[in-house]
Amino acid sequence: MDRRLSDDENGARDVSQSPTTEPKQDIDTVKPEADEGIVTGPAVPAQASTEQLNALTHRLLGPSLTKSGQEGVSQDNVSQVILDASKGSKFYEREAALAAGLATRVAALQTRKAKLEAQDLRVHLRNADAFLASLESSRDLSRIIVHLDCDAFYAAVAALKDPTLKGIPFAVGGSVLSTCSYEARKFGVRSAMPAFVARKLCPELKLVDQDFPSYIAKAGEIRAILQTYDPNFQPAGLDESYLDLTAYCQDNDISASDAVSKLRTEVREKCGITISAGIAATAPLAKIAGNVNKPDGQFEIPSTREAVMAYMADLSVRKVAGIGRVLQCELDAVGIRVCADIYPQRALLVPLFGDKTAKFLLTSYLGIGRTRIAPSDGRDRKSVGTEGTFADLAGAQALRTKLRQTAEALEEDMKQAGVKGRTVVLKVKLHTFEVLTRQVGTHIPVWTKDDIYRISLPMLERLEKEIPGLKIRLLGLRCTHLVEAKLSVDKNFFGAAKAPNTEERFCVCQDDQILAPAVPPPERASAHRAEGSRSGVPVDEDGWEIWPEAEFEAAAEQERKEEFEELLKLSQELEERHDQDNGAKAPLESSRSTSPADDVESWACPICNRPQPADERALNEHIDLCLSRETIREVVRSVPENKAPAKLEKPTLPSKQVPRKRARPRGGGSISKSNHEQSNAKRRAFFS
DNA sequence: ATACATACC
DNA sequence: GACTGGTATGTAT
Repeated sequence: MDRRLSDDENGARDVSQSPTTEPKQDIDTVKPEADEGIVTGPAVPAQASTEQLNALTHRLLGPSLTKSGQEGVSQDNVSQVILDASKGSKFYEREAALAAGLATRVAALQTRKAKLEAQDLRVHLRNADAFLASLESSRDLSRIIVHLDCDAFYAAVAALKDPTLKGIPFAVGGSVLSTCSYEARKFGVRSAMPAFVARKLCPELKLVDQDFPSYIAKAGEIRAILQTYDPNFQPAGLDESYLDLTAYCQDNDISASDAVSKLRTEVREKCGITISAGIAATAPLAKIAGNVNKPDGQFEIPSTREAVMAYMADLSVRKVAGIGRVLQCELDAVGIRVCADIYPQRALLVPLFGDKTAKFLLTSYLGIGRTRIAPSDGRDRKSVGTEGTFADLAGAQALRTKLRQTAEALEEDMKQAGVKGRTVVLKVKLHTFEVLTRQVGTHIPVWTKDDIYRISLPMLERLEKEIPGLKIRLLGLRCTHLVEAKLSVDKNFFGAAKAPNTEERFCVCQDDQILAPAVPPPERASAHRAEGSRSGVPVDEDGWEIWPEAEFEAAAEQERKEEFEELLKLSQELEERHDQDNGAKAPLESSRSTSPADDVESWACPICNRPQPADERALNEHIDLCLSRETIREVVRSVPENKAPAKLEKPTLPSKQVPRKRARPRGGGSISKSNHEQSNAKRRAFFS
């Protein structure tokens, strides 16, 4: 599915009331579930085509139904127009196929649910309750987190440049709209809508092109202001940011809501952009709150446990960032429509939706989430890719040309990002809109167009073979498993901007050998030659020459490095947990048996089962590393929260432990005291 | 590890 | 007639 638990958001938004404090009805007009209720009827097992049509309509309506500006728009009429516009197209057929797949999954979910309910669910129930309790004990209500979102940002910037756009329905984008003015939204026009559909809804709709330089410039102006409120704020795209105003409010003796009013006024007056803001104790809650009084408004979710729980209770799960149309549908099928519905189903969540999604849902139910705001350090990018849509394309030559162009574009992006990749992914969208991907790993990180092309061509050939007459409307390439490019020959030490053409660059990617087989035989190492001529001696990232015999070592070194990094990451995770930053990382289940295999006959690591160099010393080293890694994993698994061991040492055999938490929430209310110490601040917040 | 699907801006 | 692009991530296999 998608990110959900990850590190990011999760929360909800919209209506609802909080007993203890204010939030009553919001301006967002619509009722909690009313605004994006599942069109599909609840629990009936796949009821013929009416239901499927409804599900399809739901899909076609697009992802932005939750967005503001749709109040008072006749959704029935809009749906009809969209349906009419789409019917019979390939796009429509593809959507219908996806909708059918969803219907199947939903039916399966319901079957599985019925089966589960006849079983003994005590273990799952206990696990869920333990997880909830550990989350609860990590709740931190002490921060003032603000989410800012510029209203129709691209459109607003466009209107600043061209005042004749003010007050009229217009949209930014090409064949698909990026965003549109609020006047346009009154017609049912939305972002992500194809332009031709938008025109049917609003014939006078004016279209303007995107202008990224302007957006970037304006975003810069705004950020300069935000910085004075929180120097450590976190941009989230061009038009959104998270701030932690705890210090600002304290230092200036000002309330959160006054501070945010002031900030919004300042941005409006200095930049001409209106902003909507959400104020809450966590990032996901702030994001939800920000959608309440949009546009040009703000909303605060009070930072008491009661207010948060009450707010979440009536909230449509769809309002939670990370729950999209599909998961909403699946949840609906098991009786979960608002966040309060999550609790009674808690024992079923893991078996029905998997571990991550289950944790995510429980976290959302409690209204718990990230409280630490920090700009991304730029090193966290995980992939770089490029793709393009074009008129249907077929034929070996045309496809290769397109592939080469794409590889060239990707090289540019890789250069820009300063990274190389160890995996290349080819993506293709057939003329039918079906999407296919193929990927391969490489031993040596790549980034040049030639390497990328050579690696991706066999994937394309594979597709051509699988699908005779391959006809596509999109082709994309992406590199993952990124490695920092550091200093390399092209950015050489002497500043001579010489960009060696790939021919003279070291490239293991000349033949089939580049492709990392699933299980590379260790002997293969010295088998192939770097074909670098004298003038093109192989060079590694640091500018050192690589001798052919060293290739395997380089790859092995890379692997060791990564393993070490994983170790590091795991240790950090422990620390984080210790910080109680985000209880969502606590284990829900301590299952997973990891008894090392006894069988070491080949050169495969008995722990991770990955092939290892045919070198006893190296193998032993690897096994040690693997064991310690496994140990850390176990510790991470078995220490729900602030009990991280002060120090990790000598690898020991993995030992299994069971979460110790026993505290359980009572009917979504308070929980019994945990036997863990908590900081006073948190304790106070929690029991306030 | 690979493929596919979902999600968000 | 016409339905994006970039990145992340969850799940199944």
